[in-house]
Amino acid sequence: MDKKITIGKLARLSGVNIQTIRYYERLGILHPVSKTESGYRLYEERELKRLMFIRHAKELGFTLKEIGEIMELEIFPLSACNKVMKRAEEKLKGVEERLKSLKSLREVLKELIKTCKNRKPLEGCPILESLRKGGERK
Amino acid sequence: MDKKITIGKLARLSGVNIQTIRYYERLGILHPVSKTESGYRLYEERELKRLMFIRHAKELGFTLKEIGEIMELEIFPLSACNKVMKRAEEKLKGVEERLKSLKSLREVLKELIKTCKNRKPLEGCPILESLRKGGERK
DNA sequence: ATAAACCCTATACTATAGTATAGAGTCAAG
DNA sequence: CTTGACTCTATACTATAGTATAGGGTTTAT
Repeated sequence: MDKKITIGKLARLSGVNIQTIRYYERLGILHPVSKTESGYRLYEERELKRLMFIRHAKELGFTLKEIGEIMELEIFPLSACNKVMKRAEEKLKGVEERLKSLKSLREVLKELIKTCKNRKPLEGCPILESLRKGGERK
Repeated sequence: MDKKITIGKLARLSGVNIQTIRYYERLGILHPVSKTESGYRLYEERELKRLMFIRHAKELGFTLKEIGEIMELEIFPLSACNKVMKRAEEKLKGVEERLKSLKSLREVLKELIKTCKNRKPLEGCPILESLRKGGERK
């Protein structure tokens, strides 16, 4: 049950580009379990999971650097949780902020589009006008 | 009232780095009105406004390339509005999508943190566990 | 008249997240 | 035993949005 697979298979199974897998290795966040005599990288189930972990965490908005740091924490399971939780809390804060500014951005855009639709034929574009003035929103 | 200012003054007035202003010029989105005999860039009020336009549109999530395209449309005021509005609508759609995924991300993070706080001392970190499984959310 | 402050161009470097290519070696099937 | 698929390393390139530096020339104030 410790079936070893080559990088191409890992790429196909994960849907991640071969170069990207090697790039992750360069970054130090995904290593092959072993290599053949001829230097071929060999992976196991564990690496596939790790790779999915990386993609998943990326989806959650973590950078590859952060993901690497989180996965390092895994090595010390008892002390890790608090650190990971702290990181998740920071991330949450960042997410809430981005949410807020995206919401206000949405309102601005909606407003602009609405104004735009109501404009009289010979008036200038209200979106451009608004951008020209700009910078009043928080 | 057509007071010409140098790049340093423009930088100070706008809060934008001198190199960045020159970079914008390289990208073709902000040009000086003229140059002195010695080659110093000279700007007027209009360029300060244009620069503010750029920063403002960037805040709204437009890329510099998009901003350049939008500002090009300015030259043809009558045909521009519809194009700009289309762009704004596309932007809005993207924003709504980002909002949705950020919201679900927020929920995941909140859940993770909550579970983490309730964990029993010798259990593994639930955040790590969850990331390990990963990928179930839409 | 000279020093400080300012400006110029050109080039290189940063970060993030990859993708692409060249040139060579390896493995499996017919 | 050769061909095609696969892999290797190393390097270069992509995009986005800048920042930094070298080596000059210019302007301004004392």
